Amino acid sequence: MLKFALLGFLLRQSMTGYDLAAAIRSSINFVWPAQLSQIYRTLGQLENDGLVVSEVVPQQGRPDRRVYSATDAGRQAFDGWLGELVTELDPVRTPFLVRFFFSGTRAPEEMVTQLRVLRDLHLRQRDQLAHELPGYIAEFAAANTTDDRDPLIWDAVRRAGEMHAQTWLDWIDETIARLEDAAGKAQPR
Amino acid sequence: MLKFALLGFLLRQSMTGYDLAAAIRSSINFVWPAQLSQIYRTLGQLENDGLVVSEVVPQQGRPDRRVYSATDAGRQAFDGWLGELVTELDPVRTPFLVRFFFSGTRAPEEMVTQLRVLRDLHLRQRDQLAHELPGYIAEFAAANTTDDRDPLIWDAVRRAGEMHAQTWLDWIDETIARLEDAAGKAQPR
DNA sequence: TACGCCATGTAACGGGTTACATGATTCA
DNA sequence: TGAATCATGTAACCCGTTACATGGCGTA
Repeated sequence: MLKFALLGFLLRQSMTGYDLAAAIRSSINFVWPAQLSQIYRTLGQLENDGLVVSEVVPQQGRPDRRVYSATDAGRQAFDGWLGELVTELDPVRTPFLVRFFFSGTRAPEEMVTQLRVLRDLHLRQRDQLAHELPGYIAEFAAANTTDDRDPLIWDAVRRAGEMHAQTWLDWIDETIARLEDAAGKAQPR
Repeated sequence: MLKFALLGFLLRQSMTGYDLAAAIRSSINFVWPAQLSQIYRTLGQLENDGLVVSEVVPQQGRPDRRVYSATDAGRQAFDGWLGELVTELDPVRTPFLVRFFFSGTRAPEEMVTQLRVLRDLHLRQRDQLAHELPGYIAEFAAANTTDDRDPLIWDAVRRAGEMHAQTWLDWIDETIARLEDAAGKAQPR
């Protein structure tokens, strides 16, 4: 997966592994984060497969830059991937919900505390996606001379994140209410 | 992660790897699916670590059953895990959104077609979570003599899935509208 | 003086996925 | 007759995570 993301960025603009990490951070980080170590390794694989080539650009006072560019083969691989119609849902692994599923033996107050902590995190996430990410995206769009439709699409991706964060907030509120309601009925007054 | 889920099931009732696969399918499958091969391997690890023990129960006409039970050490490990307060959001990797992010070069109709296919899948998913899963959960609850709070909790987990599926539907509708709106403005009439 | 940025990687580990292998019973 | 169910596993692979290693420059 990361392979195609890197290819996608490199097709717009040649850059280093370090730059790619920054590009990811200011765009798809919330749907596909990546460590530098993995980026470097994946670039090595792409180069082995002939989908990218690299050129070392000497620098003084700091490490030389290794600038990667996508090849024709890289563009073909990327276009092939983009062209695939997705006909199955990817399983969404949600560790917290597994944990929650087994929490029946825990004190209800403990569960509510946990939910409030998560609420904070999702709230921050939602606000970041709603207020900070648009700025990053605008910068990114300005830096990458882009297609007309890109800003719309990037904003749609951002919206998906925002909406899901909001859904978590709604779910948490609903769930806390149900837990408190059940606790109230168990020991009335 | 699977390790703890297996432990969680085994603490309620001893069973085989095959049974565990069925238990997962009728409960947390949509947040944490697992292949049989992985279940067997993980059970092996758990047994190595002394968190479960197994006993072979001979059968005729079919393979012997290897029934696993959680040990005291298993219960302690599980309780320790359950007791941890989660203070960070797990990154949610969404391959489709990565793909979508890079789709600016694709024909808008192609994107809309893709979104409609996904809409169908999420709709089916939502309906399963809203209508079929409650039945499975009820069966599962009946089979496992349970704590009072379990049904509420299990239903909350189910609700999370349902709400997120609904959010996908909303996002897709919104996104199709925006794409069509943009296409309409690009070539008016 | 200390921290963050720039810039490169390697190595080991963990855990989820896919493929392979076997075989009787039951039900449509 | 053929597909689904019961029931066990092994082996290889892929890829994301974590830890380790290095080091100058600019800024607070």
